[in-house]
Amino acid sequence: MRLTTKGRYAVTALLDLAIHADQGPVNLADISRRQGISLSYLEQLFAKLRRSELVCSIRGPGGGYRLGRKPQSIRIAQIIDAVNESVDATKCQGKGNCQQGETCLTHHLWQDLSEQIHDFLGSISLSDLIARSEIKRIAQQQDKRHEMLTPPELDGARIAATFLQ
Amino acid sequence: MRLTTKGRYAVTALLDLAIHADQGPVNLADISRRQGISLSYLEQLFAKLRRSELVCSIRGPGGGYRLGRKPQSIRIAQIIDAVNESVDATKCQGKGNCQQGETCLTHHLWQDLSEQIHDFLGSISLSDLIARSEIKRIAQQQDKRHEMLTPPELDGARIAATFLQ
DNA sequence: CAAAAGTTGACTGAAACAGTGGGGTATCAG
DNA sequence: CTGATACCCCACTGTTTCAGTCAACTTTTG
Ligand code: FES
Ligand code: FES
Repeated sequence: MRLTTKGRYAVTALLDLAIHADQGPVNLADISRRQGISLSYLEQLFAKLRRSELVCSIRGPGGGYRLGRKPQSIRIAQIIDAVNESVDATKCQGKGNCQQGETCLTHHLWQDLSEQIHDFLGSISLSDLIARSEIKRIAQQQDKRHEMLTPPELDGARIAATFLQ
Repeated sequence: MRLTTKGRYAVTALLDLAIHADQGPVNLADISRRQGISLSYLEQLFAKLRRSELVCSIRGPGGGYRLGRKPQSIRIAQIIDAVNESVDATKCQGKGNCQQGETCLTHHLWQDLSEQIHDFLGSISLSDLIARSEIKRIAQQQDKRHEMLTPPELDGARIAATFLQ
């Protein structure tokens, strides 16, 4: 089992996407700025998310990504499965044969743990996360800090400042 | 968060140790044979387990390792903590500052998950595992397969066969 | 058409994992 | 005393994954 930045980034990005869904398609450059994730790395992750049909893409100017389904039916476990190999904690991938074809002493323990984690992450949907008050607050601060590039007229100096940090 | 062979091996080895505790100190070579874990690798793991006082060692011929405490009070979470860095699932190690000092969108989710895993692994002790019927059965088969080198008189040819597989 | 966006693939440095090897040192049986 | 047995310690290595970069596409809109 492994849970690293990869899975965390994927969930963060999808949550950002869900929060800004009402403003039309969201492009990766915005997510990259707001969440501090490398743009190229995001592209890799979204390629996998698209293959799992968790998001769909709209190409061309004004395009971006949209959620593939309703936020209520997107579970955290599915997001992690899409980018990571799985949250399985056993060595044998549940086959029970990691010791020369025999079941090892601790197989059942890891199987129970896997089930526990999967149930937990499977019980939480994107909309559950959006509903949490702390998350709303954090998202607003992030929007404010990056000054909403879409609604007002774009200001060249300000964009340059954003890119050059 | 990561849960790999390292933590699994540590739990497996300690469980083997607990099962064979009634026959005096258990040496690593026996654990290595029974559980199919590299001897040198086991030594590294036991160095850490000893530092955490989960086991104590007896040197010299007839020596080996013994549990540092009663099996009831050794929790799986402690074993994994001893060899692995931790089962924390957050990026910030619980500090809430992984985005340039600010709390990231998904911090609370990972914190909840960490707590969930820690509670689960912290609620299970070595003696809980020993009590499970499947584990008793598997341990008996392992003992049988490796022919109990201690009780009967040692047979040169048989030992050679074991070493040469 | 040109610019904005997504799409794809190859590539990289760093870290961790899983394991090997070789030299120790304490202890006990004979 | 001596040598075998076991733990102890440290340096090293091949492989994999992560996290990220770079460059060259294609599609779509204004
Ligand atoms: S983890 Fe499944 S048999 Fe060992
Ligand atoms: S995981 Fe704690 S702040 Fe991001």
